[in-house]
Amino acid sequence: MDQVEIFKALSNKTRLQILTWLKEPELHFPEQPNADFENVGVCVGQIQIKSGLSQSTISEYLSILQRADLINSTRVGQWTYYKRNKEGLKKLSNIINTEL
Amino acid sequence: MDQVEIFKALSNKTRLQILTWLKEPELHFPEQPNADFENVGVCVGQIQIKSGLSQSTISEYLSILQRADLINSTRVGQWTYYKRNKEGLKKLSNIINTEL
DNA sequence: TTGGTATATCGGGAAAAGTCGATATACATT
DNA sequence: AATGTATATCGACTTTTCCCGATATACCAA
Repeated sequence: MDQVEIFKALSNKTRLQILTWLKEPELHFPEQPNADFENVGVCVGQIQIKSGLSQSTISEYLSILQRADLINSTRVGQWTYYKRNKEGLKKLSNIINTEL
Repeated sequence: MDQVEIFKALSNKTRLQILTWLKEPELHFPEQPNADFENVGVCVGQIQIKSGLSQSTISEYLSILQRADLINSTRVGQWTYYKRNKEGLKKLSNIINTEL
């Protein structure tokens, strides 16, 4: 993954917020039936509601974050759950500490 | 400084390169008469030559990086020297480690 | 298999960023 | 004062990003 693409993914207010929400889902989202925040994350619909932006926009934003390895997804039935990608975030912090 | 603006500053190939160049100036720029890399950094002209982009573009890019607190400048005579801002970079790595 | 719900993809209009050449400003030298 | 050099700012054009509504796809339930 290109470094520029990682920073592009982060250079949008809503996408940054999504990442902060996903860091502590229980603080930002209602309980989910049949899906554990820790295991699978938060479903698109909840993120969309919280963001106030359209469904299509949020779906795209999530895939931008995923392409940047900042989050990853799990499909369960008709739902897609997204959660933080710890490794990707660690890698990013490493880039900043060692290359910039 | 807004977090989004920091990431925007970094979401451009040339600006990222400038930061990596400024991390080890002696590896990327010729010796400068009357100006120490460690003290003041590298002058705009040298950065511009190395980048291959126009003078006006590089001047703007440097001010974008400066507004994001990623570099800072020192004027000496007719030259402006830019160098890395260690504190700003540390703060950024901190944001990633604690907020995202 | 029909209809309902969740998410993804597509097409487009508006706003922002990338990048340039021209010009302005600041400083140094004669 | 006049000229030369380094950098900053301006105006314009092109490309990219933002964000939407409409549509497609995937899955589920009756």
